[in-house]
Amino acid sequence: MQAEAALAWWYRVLRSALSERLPDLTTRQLALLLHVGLMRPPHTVRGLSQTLGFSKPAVTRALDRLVGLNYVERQRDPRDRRSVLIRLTRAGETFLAELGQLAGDAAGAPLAVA
Amino acid sequence: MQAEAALAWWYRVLRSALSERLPDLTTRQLALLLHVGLMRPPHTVRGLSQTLGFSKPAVTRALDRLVGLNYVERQRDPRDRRSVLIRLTRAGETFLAELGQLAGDAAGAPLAVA
DNA sequence: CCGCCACGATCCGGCGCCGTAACGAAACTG
DNA sequence: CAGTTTCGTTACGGCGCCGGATCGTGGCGG
Repeated sequence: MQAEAALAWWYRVLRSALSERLPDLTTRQLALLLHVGLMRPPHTVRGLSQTLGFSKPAVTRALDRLVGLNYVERQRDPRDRRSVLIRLTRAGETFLAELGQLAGDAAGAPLAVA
Repeated sequence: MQAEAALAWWYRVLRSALSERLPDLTTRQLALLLHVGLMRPPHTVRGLSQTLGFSKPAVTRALDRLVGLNYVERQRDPRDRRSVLIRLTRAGETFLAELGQLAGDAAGAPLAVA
């Protein structure tokens, strides 16, 4: 994809996200949710912290938010009860599907020059 | 573009943006910068506020940030000295070009399954 | 058993963004 | 010319996120 087309796409996605009344997630929250949704499990707080490159408290707080939205759930690892496994919920899948739809649509739409 | 491919693309872009040590802009700041960079001038505070759908003070603050980064500059409108015209600087163009490069690259890259 | 380490959550002070309201300056209106 | 409207900015109180330090819990080794 060309750089300018990519920017235009990004612009349209942001505009959609801002207007669509989707719960507005921070960059980190969204990255976290996408990671959990797209990457193969298992996902732990520590792993997410290392992979995504932000602190454990930040991960915990982002999870608090996503759990509050019911997009994600925590589950104690039965193997090692110190760890917490993070999984996408049905509602989380639905949300990501909507987001994907929105993003996919933005790819085709023309860039309405104001 | 397929919904899932779009999500994967988005994920990669966010990961790049988080790691690349680009100055981290909020969603609104980025949307504002992209708007100024991609849409035809003139751009005023009022117009940006209406088009992007957030309050004038929020626009002023986002501009403060972008001006501080030297991506954008303010200029009094000689026609109507109440208005302020917003323009992209050279540095802003450069930044957007880098961002576009990063985003364009993310389109082709495979989704490295952790 | 007991000390040590790993894990995730919580506490803390700080900072940045938020929207409403109020402001000065400039332009319009009669 | 006052009076009103339209600019953008600033003042204000509130809220959410930040990372470092600390905590309780659970696993592990001697």
